[in-house]
Amino acid sequence: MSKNNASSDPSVEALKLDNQLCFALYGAANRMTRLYRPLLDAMGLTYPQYLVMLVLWESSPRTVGALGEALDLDSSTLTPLLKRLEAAGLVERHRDPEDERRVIVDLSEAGRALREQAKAIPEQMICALDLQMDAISTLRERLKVLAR
Amino acid sequence: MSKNNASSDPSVEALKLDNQLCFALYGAANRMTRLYRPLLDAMGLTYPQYLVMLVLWESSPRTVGALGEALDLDSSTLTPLLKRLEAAGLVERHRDPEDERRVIVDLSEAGRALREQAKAIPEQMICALDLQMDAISTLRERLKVLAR
DNA sequence: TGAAGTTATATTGCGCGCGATTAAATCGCA
DNA sequence: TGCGATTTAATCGCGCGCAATATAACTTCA
Repeated sequence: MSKNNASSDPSVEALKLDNQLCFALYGAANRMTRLYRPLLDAMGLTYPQYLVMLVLWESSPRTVGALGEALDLDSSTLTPLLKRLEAAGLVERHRDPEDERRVIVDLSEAGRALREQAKAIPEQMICALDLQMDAISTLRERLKVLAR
Repeated sequence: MSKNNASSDPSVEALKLDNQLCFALYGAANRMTRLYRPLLDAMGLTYPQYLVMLVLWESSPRTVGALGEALDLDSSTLTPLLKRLEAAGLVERHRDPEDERRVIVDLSEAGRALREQAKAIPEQMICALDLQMDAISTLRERLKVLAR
């Protein structure tokens, strides 16, 4: 009875949404941003902006290029996002005097201060996900392999 | 030596990008769409459009609402996407005469034909991912739980 | 030195996602 | 019947992602 809903043609079966890793990933990622939204709204951040702040909280200043490397995003995504963070007073941007091609992004005082508020987020998310920590870690590590 | 890079403050540790399931998911999902892009370009589809076509190939016609339920998307995303698919000649849209609130989306002949071309995609992706089928299935099922 | 090649960021255009709102059709029920 | 509530799509605005392109700064090397 294991072939209850299985077509005899494997290429037909493979096209079913339910069998697609890509859709599971797509759906899970969309859900995740929706789950974060209420928490991030309270901090005035979007989800990608939050990821940028995570990188900067870990180590700053960084160049736009270094941020892009960490997040696997390019300048066409980051430049406007960073301008919005700058307009919000969370980061400062200036050309590197050593090499005027580079733009150095640093946290402002407000940006640094926001970290205290952010510290509560991971725990709230872990609760919201309702998964064991080891399940989360396992999934995370497998996804990293996928994003290699 | 297990605490090599560990801060003594767990809330600091939890904020590191590398420890975030959300970022692993975000990165993996972005990578996935980039991996699909060259294959889908050849078919004239974007990644979300491909997902819509997967749903329709499985069962059509469907209402906009039913598509949204299957994909966890709402009409503000689907309506413009479906109009583009219609403009590309892959689907037809018309109001349900039974209930004029509903819009019924059906495959055109070209849309149905495109399925033959799509049949090659899952295998190509599995190769590109370079993962065992059981690893893919396991990951997929765990992501579905996350997107519950 | 200076012209060609390379690197770093910015700009443009397009297609999502989604919150908020609107508009129209249908339903429920007094 | 008729009117308020509900359902279904569509519309609008904004912020990504990213391909393609542009621009400016640096490097190389003849």
